[in-house]
Amino acid sequence: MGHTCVTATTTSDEGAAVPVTIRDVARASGVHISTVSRTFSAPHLVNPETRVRVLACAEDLGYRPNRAARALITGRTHNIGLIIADIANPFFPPLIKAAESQARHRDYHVFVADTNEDPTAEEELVHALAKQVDGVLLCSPRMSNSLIEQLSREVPLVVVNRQVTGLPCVLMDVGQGARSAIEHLVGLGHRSIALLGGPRSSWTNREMRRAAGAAARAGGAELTMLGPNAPTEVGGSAVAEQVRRSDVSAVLAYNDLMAIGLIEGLDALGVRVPQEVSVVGVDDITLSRLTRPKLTTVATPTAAAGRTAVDMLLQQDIESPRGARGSGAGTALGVRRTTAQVMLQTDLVIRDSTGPGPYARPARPLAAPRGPGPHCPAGPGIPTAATGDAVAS
Amino acid sequence: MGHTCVTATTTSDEGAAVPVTIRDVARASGVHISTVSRTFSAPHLVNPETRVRVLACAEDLGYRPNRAARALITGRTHNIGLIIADIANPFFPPLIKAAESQARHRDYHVFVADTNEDPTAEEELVHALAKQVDGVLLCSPRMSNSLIEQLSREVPLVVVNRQVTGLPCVLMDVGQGARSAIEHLVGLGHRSIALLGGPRSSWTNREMRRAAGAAARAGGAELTMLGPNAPTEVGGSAVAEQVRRSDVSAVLAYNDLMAIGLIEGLDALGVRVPQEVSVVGVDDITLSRLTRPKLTTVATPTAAAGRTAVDMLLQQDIESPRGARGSGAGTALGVRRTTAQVMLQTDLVIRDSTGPGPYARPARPLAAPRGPGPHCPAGPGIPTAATGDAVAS
DNA sequence: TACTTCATTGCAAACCTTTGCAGCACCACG
DNA sequence: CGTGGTGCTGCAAAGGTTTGCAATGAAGTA
Repeated sequence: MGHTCVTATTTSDEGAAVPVTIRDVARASGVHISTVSRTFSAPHLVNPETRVRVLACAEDLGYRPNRAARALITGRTHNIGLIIADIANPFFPPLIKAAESQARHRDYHVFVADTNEDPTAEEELVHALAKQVDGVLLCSPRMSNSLIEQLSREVPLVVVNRQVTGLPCVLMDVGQGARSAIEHLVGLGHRSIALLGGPRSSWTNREMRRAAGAAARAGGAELTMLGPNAPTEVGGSAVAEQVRRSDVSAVLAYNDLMAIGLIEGLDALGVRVPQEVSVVGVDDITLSRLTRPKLTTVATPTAAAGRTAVDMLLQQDIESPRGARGSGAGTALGVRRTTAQVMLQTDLVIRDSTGPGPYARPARPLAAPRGPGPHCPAGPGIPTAATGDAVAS
Repeated sequence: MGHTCVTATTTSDEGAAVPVTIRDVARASGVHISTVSRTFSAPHLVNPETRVRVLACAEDLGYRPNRAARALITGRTHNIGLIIADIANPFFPPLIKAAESQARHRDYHVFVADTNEDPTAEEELVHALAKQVDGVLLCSPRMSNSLIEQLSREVPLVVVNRQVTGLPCVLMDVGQGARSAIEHLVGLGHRSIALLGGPRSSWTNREMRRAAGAAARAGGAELTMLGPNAPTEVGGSAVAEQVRRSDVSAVLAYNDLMAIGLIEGLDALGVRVPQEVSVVGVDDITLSRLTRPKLTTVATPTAAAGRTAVDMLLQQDIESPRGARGSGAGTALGVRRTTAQVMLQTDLVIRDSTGPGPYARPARPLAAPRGPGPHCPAGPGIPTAATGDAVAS
């Protein structure tokens, strides 16, 4: 595999891992194991003096409760699963980071799994993880809604970037975003605009089409549909030629990667952005600030989505102690769970890839306005720290 | 939090999760639970007829072995932990993706945790994860070597991007990369070169300084040390002014983010890249192909590092069954583990951010050579699919 | 004083699986 | 027929923890 082995020694490891259990602590502090257990899981039930003694011993011995054993009996693992279509896709890392952070604040650990965009892998992963987690975040899933519903009976689910009735969902308001983008372009004097679509099965994609269409009609502009294409740089550059031949003066792309690819492609054809064609992306991935021209884009609150999704999952979990105790009564009778669907705001971030169109009024002559522009209706321009979608459902 | 709640319904969930255990399968197939267990964990010990019957029942009931319970007795969790300095740093996602993929191929699940660059968090995380995993990958750790050694007695560790004697390490040959870069620049006619350093405590940083210094001496060029700076875009643009005032005609940056930041900064000062100053990065993050000019950079095999690290961890694990059975004998006597240190090759990828320097021979007049150039000694230019470091140790 | 209440602690079952050991049936061999 | 082996299966302990119940003792109440 093209690597060089520098060193290879064989040593006997001396400090073997000595797993210290609740029993050791009990012995050391002269109480029964149940008292030790209670010291950690129900401190108010043990005498303060005993408690400090036990805690001291535990500290001394470096005791840490064994979560697996605890899970076995409580039915709660204090783990959650994150199922991601493609970790390398720049849209997801900020989401993962935020979700993991939020989970850990609440004393949960996070499994992360990459499906490589494969719906079968998604299903398999949910099954495999089910027993090991208290819930799963499905991020931009590729499988069918009905399968998702079915799986949700096996383990609590929260879905990100997909609307599934009856299940808690976290959605980003790309409809609003698309509307803002179109209004921004119309305001700049563009009357013939193209929408470069992403994956057909994507909820985001459908929302964008709907909203962009309506906004174009309202603004008296014509909207051409391009694609659907792969939500990647390549998928963007692929339509450059088509855009050049057409009479559109502005393009709204499904995501930033496609927008950047398109700009590259246009550049190769000698078409200048934004002078000849304006381009708007969606996601505001880090990248979009570093390309030239800097990309005008609809920022999606990815980090907030991760946090919110974890919150929803945990809140749902708290109510229903999974993994029924043997005690029989009271377990499956009328468990109620609150399923909310949350829509997060998006924000248009105006940078350098959009400029005046053929019908621009001569009032503001050349330079595109900087910062959250007048066409951003989502509040007084609260800049979301978000990043990029890409392939999202 | 700036979100709108669209729907919120309360439903009673009907298909409550019915955890099916080994006992259910046993009952259904008319055998003892131990036979069911063996059907899964030691198939050769059970009668083929029984086996198919059991498997059929298991399939029917949707049985999945409970890994937590299994872990409790075998001492092997079939989980590994990935401790990452910053998931959002573009260097890491490809590494995570590769590691997760490799792990899952071997039937391991992966915990991912983000330390936010905090050494204390790293330590805490190792402790917290220790009981739940069979081993931990420490990626570009921030803590001291001695602490790492100490922690390695609690749980098997593999370290990425850091050299710790006695522990398995996966390193990238940035020394070789820096040498190639300097040789490339010297070959282009640069005689005064700057090295823009990253974090002082970084192993990568030290290696680069050492190798770049030697290569410059050998090539008759002068090497100026800049930094150390934060390994980010900002850290790069911060030295633009300094570079402009100096007489260096080329800069090798600690990583791509810094290189891109520097190019931005120079551009703002009216200094053109590569016409007036050449810039080389390290990592080959996706981004570096999309900026303009496209970045010449030393590609680090991030994905390979992830795979290799997982392999090393698992190989090490196989030998030593952690979590000693009560049986007493034979557990801690002379367990041997092989600790190898692997160095992965890097490749210089020549793009558009480097060009002829003041001492260029008129032979090849203007255009920088494309593709893996003649100065890349690392084999016949196998292009590594790698990406970006950033902040890496 | 007798009875209740309360705080604290111990006991033991339970969670789900693995695994050493023993039992059984069967066959072959002597 | 006896002996040994082999192939398969059952039994029960073990792993670390939680938790309902009971036991203890002390304090409070009538």
